[in-house]
Amino acid sequence: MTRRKRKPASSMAEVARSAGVSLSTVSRALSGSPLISEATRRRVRKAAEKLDYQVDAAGSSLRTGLTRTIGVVIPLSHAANQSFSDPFFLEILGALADELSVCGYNMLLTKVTVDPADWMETIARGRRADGIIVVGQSLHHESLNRMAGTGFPMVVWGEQLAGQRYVTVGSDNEAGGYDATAHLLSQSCRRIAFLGDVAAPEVTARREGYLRALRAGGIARMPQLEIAVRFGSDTAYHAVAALLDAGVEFDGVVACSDVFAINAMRALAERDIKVPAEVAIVGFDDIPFAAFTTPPLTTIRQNCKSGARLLVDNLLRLLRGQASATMVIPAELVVRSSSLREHYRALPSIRGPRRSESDTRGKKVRSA
Amino acid sequence: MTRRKRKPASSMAEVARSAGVSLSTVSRALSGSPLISEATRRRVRKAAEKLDYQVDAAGSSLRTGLTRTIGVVIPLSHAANQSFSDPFFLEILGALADELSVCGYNMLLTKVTVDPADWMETIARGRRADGIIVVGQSLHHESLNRMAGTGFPMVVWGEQLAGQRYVTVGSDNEAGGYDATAHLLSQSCRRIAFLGDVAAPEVTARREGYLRALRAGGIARMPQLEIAVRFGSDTAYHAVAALLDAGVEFDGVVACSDVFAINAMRALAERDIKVPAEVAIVGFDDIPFAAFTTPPLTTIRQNCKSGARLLVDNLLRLLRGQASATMVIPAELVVRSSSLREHYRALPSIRGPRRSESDTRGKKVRSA
DNA sequence: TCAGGTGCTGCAACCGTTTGCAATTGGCAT
DNA sequence: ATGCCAATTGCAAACGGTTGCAGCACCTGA
Repeated sequence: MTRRKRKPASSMAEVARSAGVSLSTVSRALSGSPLISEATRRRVRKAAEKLDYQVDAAGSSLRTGLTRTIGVVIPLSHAANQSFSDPFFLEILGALADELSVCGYNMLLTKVTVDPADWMETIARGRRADGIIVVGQSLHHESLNRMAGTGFPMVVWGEQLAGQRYVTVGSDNEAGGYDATAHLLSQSCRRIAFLGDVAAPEVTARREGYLRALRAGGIARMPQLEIAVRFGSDTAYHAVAALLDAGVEFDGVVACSDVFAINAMRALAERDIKVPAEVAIVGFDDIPFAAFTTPPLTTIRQNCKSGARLLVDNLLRLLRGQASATMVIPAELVVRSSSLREHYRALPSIRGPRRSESDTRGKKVRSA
Repeated sequence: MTRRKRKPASSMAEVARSAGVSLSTVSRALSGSPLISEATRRRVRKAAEKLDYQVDAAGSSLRTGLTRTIGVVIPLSHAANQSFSDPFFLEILGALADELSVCGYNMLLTKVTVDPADWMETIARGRRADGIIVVGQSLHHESLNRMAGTGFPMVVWGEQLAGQRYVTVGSDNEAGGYDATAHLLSQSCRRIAFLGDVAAPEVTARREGYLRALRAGGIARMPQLEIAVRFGSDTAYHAVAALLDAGVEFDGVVACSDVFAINAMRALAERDIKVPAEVAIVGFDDIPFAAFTTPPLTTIRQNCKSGARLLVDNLLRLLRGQASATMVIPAELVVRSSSLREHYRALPSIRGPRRSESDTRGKKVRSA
């Protein structure tokens, strides 16, 4: 045993030695380079497997400048970790996790309460991820725009905004708001409340749709029925309770999230106000639980699965230097019992028939 | 301009030049080494800031062998992404995210459907993370044990098991199961169903508690009331429905997750069986929604916040080479309306009084 | 004036991969 | 036998920080 060769530091060297080839050959063989003959590649693969070898992320990253990791940011408006508790986040997160892992990427998750730009700077400049997906613009449109200026690959789940310099993927919130409202109008609701804080762009769009539907129905806007409710807190409950206690009348509610809708139903139930007989309700998101409330919740379904796919597709396209484009996903009205007033109108003083289970499964009314 | 100096490749070099010091000084200044004088450190900091400099993760990682990243794995039993949809995951995930970010760590999130060991091997050998937190043993106890043998820092959220070679942090599931059952017994339930698949260790422990309480109450075990229900699916609904349709009698339910409990309540409601009058129910987890079901759900609260803190503490301790220890967190019975039968027993044929809002806030009965 | 500290700073050798380029091999036509 | 080409393989230089060790300046006490 000569002294000239020093103990191989890297474990890739061990693989090389074990396979009787050079470092470069191992690297190429494992990364699937066409320069390597099949026989050699097999030999290297076997050796690597035998030694439980995995390419070191840091070394590879350093050399290639790529991390095979995508940063996912969940910006929370103000209400600290509250907003994180909306089940809708979990759904989109799960969908993103699936999609990224299919594409061979890791997911670096962060929730940020303050300005997400700081964190993104860190990720970007520190080269911790190859790109970033932001889940929800929240109140940070300006920051995002600035961030986009740096050229770091970034895609945002949210509403399309005038003058945005970043790519978004999101539901058709305006149409969703319209459909929800139009549906309530068709159930002969005439005083429809709107729950959601328009500081969030998604909510603004939903209210646009709500207002358009009102106009189409020839109904005047009633500002006292448009209530700013923050995501994540249970302010929706208190807002509706306050409305009721103040004696403000309304016969329908468009809620900007199923969580709001459920809170509203609670406030109503506590006052023995019947849903949908006296107040009809439509939520937003179609969280898994929506089908199981009493009564089952009519809602606007957001398609997380395809949302996640489009987000990832767009981001990977950016990574490859290809063009990517803002996309709007149709949102779909799912009619359950919480909004169906026909029976109740006919016999206002009598409880409607018990809805059968099939109601909980929902009905696709719009799929554009 | 001489040719001798080549353009500095690394951006740390730019900072060095701008601050008029050497690379090493910049590195030390930024990493807070005590070798650097305050004056120099300030100068370097300023230069770094001016240039928007962030230390490159790959370079640093390569040299130090540390990533400042923790892998978080969510193993899903079988039902693919279903299980991910349990709100409880979201809570513990959020708590972990907070805790890790406080400690200056990034979080690499993955959900795995098959054997988590493969993924962990990749993370560990590829040095993508300094340690791993596994959320829920699910059915992978053996894999985890094997993984623990490699010495890679790992901590698991779950039940303490005989012969485990890894550190766990988890709720006192046995006590939780006991408290839930004892509570129902105190409400004079005598035929109490148990919903949960004992393939998961947490569930096994809860059933132990359930059985112990039955014994303590002098009640014989009724196997036909112990039903294997998988996390995440809505099999709880179908299981309870099947039970009812088969005419099996029961007057109480201990559900191993609030989601199960809610599904059970749905099956009961559809058959006009009153909760808690005819069947009293206790859930597990205390997800945010539990307070808002109709009736509000009595449940065993798991303390995510301190769970997350302990998980992270233990893992960081392992990283520092210090000892860490398996810990059990007390779980706490939160009594709401779904289990309170006193009034109903007194007047079995009359609907009980409407519960006031204060009920939804819950009551801490046990806090060990 | 000088030896011996002390307190900062810089040099240069790594860390584990990737990859441009050169070198080697074997095959084939001349 | 020789030259040439294609197919593989190996050499060595990055990639961007970190850190042991040496060096330098300055100060103190003798």
